[in-house]
Amino acid sequence: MPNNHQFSPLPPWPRTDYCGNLRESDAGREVGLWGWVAARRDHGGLIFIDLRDREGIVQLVFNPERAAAAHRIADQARAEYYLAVRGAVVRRTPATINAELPTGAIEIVVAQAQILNPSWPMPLQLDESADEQLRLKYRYLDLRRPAMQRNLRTRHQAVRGAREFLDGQGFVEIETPILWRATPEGARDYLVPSRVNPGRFYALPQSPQLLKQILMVGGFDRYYQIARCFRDEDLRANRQPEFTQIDIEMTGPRIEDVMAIGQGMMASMFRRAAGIELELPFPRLEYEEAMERFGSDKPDLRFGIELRNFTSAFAGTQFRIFADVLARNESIYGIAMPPDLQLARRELDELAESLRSRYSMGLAWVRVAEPDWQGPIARHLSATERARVTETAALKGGETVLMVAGPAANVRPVLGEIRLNLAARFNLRKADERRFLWVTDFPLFEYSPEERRLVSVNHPFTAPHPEDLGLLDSDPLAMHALAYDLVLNGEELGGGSIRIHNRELQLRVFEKLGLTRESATEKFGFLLDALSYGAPPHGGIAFGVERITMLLCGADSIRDVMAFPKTQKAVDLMSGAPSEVGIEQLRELGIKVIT
RNA sequence: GGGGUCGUAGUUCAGCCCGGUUAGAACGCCGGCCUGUCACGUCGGAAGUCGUGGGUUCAAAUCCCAUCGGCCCCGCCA
Repeated sequence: MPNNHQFSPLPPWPRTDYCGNLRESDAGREVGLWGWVAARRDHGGLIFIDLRDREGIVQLVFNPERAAAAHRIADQARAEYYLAVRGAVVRRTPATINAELPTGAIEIVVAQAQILNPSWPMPLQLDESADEQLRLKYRYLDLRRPAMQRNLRTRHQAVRGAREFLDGQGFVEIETPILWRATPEGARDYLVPSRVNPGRFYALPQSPQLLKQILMVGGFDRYYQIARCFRDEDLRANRQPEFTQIDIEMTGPRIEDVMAIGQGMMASMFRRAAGIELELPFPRLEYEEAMERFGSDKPDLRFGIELRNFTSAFAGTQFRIFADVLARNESIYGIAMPPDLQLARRELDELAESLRSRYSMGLAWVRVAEPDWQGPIARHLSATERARVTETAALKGGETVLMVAGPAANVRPVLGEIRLNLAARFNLRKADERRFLWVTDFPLFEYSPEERRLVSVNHPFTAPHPEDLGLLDSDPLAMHALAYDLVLNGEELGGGSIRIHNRELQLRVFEKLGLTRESATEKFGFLLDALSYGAPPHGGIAFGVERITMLLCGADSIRDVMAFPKTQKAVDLMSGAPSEVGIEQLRELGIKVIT
């Protein structure tokens, strides 16, 4: 490979413009450009090079008769060589205009050129077809792709929109420690050994939750942070072990005040990053209604096919299976698929089989046909029951009604999942539609069969609804939380709550979660103490930057909105992290590897 | 922890079901020709531990087992 370029740390002439910004109005100007060779077309005489930088591509023309030295450089140039060129912006003749390119009406007639750095042959193609393993290994090359450039800049604009809005509302950006302490509850912690305190560990924060509460006690009144969070859990298409939240806390808000900030900020982000004006305020739905109608606490409102509660329709039924269910005081829910969205018999059988194997649940279905209903359970349904089902689901004829029976808490999410699968199957979700939604009034606690105790639905610092305070000892599972999630198209974008600011109440909630006063004081003493010195009422919310950016970019993977993501096994393929470390490093930390 | 899927020249892929030529194509790379292309064209060339290990077989990219890695999902993610 010819490589006669001279290494020089300094550029030979200044860059006056970015390639992608040049337009017809620049014709006649002398410009200096630096960029990568995106394509090279060698005609033996003339050579064309598409030069790419962060703003886009422009065509360079090298004419051996007009600039022989520059032409020799172009002759040597290959894909992804980094070039500096100097030349004139020239209007193309009408026949040679390229309407596909923003810069296609002009080209650069190069007078001088220099190879600032050659490139080894590319280990991957810079397009969507590249294998993701290679993209991650050679991330610095992948990042040159226009799509990645665009995504990360969209992210930048979104965060900028958030900062602008919050600054305008009097919020103060404050950084909190990355080296923090391990806390019980929640996700697995990433631990960092302390050299000066052998045997002790910091934890990386899962979120700055307690720190931001304490900042309210510290008098900052309105805080925000673009905060890196760490959770040592398995990865997914939209989950990485480290991710970024826009973390917000304020003194004395009602739920509505936090929502106003949250949706105002969201509007600012969409305006900045996508030029989209959101319609405010976002609608609200209580948790219970979301579960009842959509089988989900983050419903996708872009399509209907809502759940129906058929429990009372089958009161007194002779149909054995349903009668048994009702005898156990359980429920029967279903969804009615309209005539134009019909599953084949085989698909219904597959769905039934998948429910059986995954949830040990049966699927009953009937086709609402004339003259008679069809399907395995049709003959078990009395005329009264058919009439009630028809009324409950507002049937008009031709529907297929899918029914699942069991405890409502199990049945509704399963139907919610079926609802989503049907939407995917029939392509009911419009990609360009945005349905924001606040979900409120979550339960405060739920029962964890694995741990055989109550756990917080949100987190242990969430304030109970004031009307439910009396239930703390008698019926904690019936309590509601002053918590809220922001949902867009079935995705949770953020969530928050009004916090407990009273030491005694916080202790009583800890106790409900199985933490003794002693152990709560040991693990959360700093919080309890902070609450004991005139802590103001406070509350807040946090938003997932990557999830919002994914929606803004139409990205299917969180890795496409992060500069240096990790694989599903939490490995950075570029650097090889996590790596083994030397024995001396471990000894200094008092750590012995036992695996 | 579990289920699914993919892994073949530098790259993107075909071949694998149904075992049997020298494992093909395109892009890229190297060399030649070409003064208006824009994924330029054209002629020629080099380039492969078929992810790895084991097994079955006269014979394995192809069948079987194990293992490693990428991706998707369940569990997990207050």
